[in-house]
Amino acid sequence: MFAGIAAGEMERLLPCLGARERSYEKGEMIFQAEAPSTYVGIVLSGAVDVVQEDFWGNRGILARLTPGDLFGEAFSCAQVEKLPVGVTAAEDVAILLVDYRRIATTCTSACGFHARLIHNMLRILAEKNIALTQKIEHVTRRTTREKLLSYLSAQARRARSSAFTIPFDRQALAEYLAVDRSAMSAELGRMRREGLLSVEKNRFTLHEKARDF
Amino acid sequence: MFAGIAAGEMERLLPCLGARERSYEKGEMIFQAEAPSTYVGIVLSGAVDVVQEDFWGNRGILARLTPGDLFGEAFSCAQVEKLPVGVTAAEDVAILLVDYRRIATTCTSACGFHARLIHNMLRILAEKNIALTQKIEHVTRRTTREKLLSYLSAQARRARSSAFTIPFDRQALAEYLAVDRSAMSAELGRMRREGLLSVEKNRFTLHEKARDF
DNA sequence: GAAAGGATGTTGTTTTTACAACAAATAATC
DNA sequence: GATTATTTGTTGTAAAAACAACATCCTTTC
Repeated sequence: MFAGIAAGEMERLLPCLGARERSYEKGEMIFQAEAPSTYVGIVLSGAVDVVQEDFWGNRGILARLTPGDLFGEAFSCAQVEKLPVGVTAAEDVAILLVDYRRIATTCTSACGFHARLIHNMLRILAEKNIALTQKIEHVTRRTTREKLLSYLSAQARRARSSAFTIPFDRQALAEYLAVDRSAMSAELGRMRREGLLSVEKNRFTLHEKARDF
Repeated sequence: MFAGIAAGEMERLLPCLGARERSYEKGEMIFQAEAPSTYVGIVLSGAVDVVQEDFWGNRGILARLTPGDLFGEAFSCAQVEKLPVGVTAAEDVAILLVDYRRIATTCTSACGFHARLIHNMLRILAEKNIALTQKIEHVTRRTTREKLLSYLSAQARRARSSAFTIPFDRQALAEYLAVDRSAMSAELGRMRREGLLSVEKNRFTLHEKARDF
């Protein structure tokens, strides 16, 4: 978010933004669901959970955020009046809070960083957008095999190579694709046996196959 | 995207942005996958398909866009060098193309709309972000029932009421939740019989239930 | 290098889903 | 208002996934 801004310049920028560093103890509420918020939060240390309750009051954790992660930025940029989610401290945590309105409105003083911040924000949102869209492409496939092929195809494209390593272990990949780990493991085994791919730890190689000609 | 800008002002704005209106015949390629693009496209009439090929060359349609829809904005904002998708004309179509760089860089002339455009873009990306995140929450549930409950809960929250109408017919809802229509229909029937909810066409009412006390 | 812990692969069972074919209800068209 | 589509609900069957329990491999730790 502060990409392209020198560390020395942060001293001037942060007060201009009205940025506040705050600490919360494990279990404390940071953003209350249904409350309004115009803030962007940045996790400095510790971890926070984004939580939501369904209609029947069952609490669910949507995400666990760790240092460097942002939260609230989409709701602030979209000017959502009431937060549909809450944010709580999963552990003792330090947060940097910035009022989005201070980012969006160019300040009167000579602080010239707002344009930069806004472009960083655009980029962050756009990249998240792309990542979310990709995940949806994978996750909406009906079978585990299709999900795997969709994901692995995307990775091969990214790597511009049929051989590539993935940043997940099996458990994390299964969670990402929203499937059962052991079932996924079994499916990978079948695909390997069918000659579709080969696997070695986190390194995958997709094999060309004679198709319907 | 042009929200907050009067129709009369568009005449000055569009040339300043270097906006070009173009027509394509059905089947024509608008954006080529793997090619670079800094453009944002807006569908004026007709329809376009966002398409992608997997590693084995199977072509898939990621989305069909209709008048008013934007495409390419995320890749432009994120400054992606090579498009991972292609865009083709699903029918004869008219498109407005705007170079994102002309939006992002405040122009030298007295045209004062860039700030407005950028904030509109931020909002568009943020709203899309929220919508995508919500969809992922629903779609990553393991069973059809959980997907339905997640989606219906979110709708009830939106409506701030346990009774609400949804903007989908059954087929569209099934596609959105990535499940089989008839299986979903059956599941809705079971849930209705269990007293979880009542349905009348597109109007749903969720029922409070005594839970585990 | 032995022991412990974690990650990964395997298998069998139960549950759930997709699929297909059809019935019923609703909407559209003439 | 009768006929034709379209949408929605139902049922049975085959396929797939989740789940659970365990074996194997790999890494870490002492």
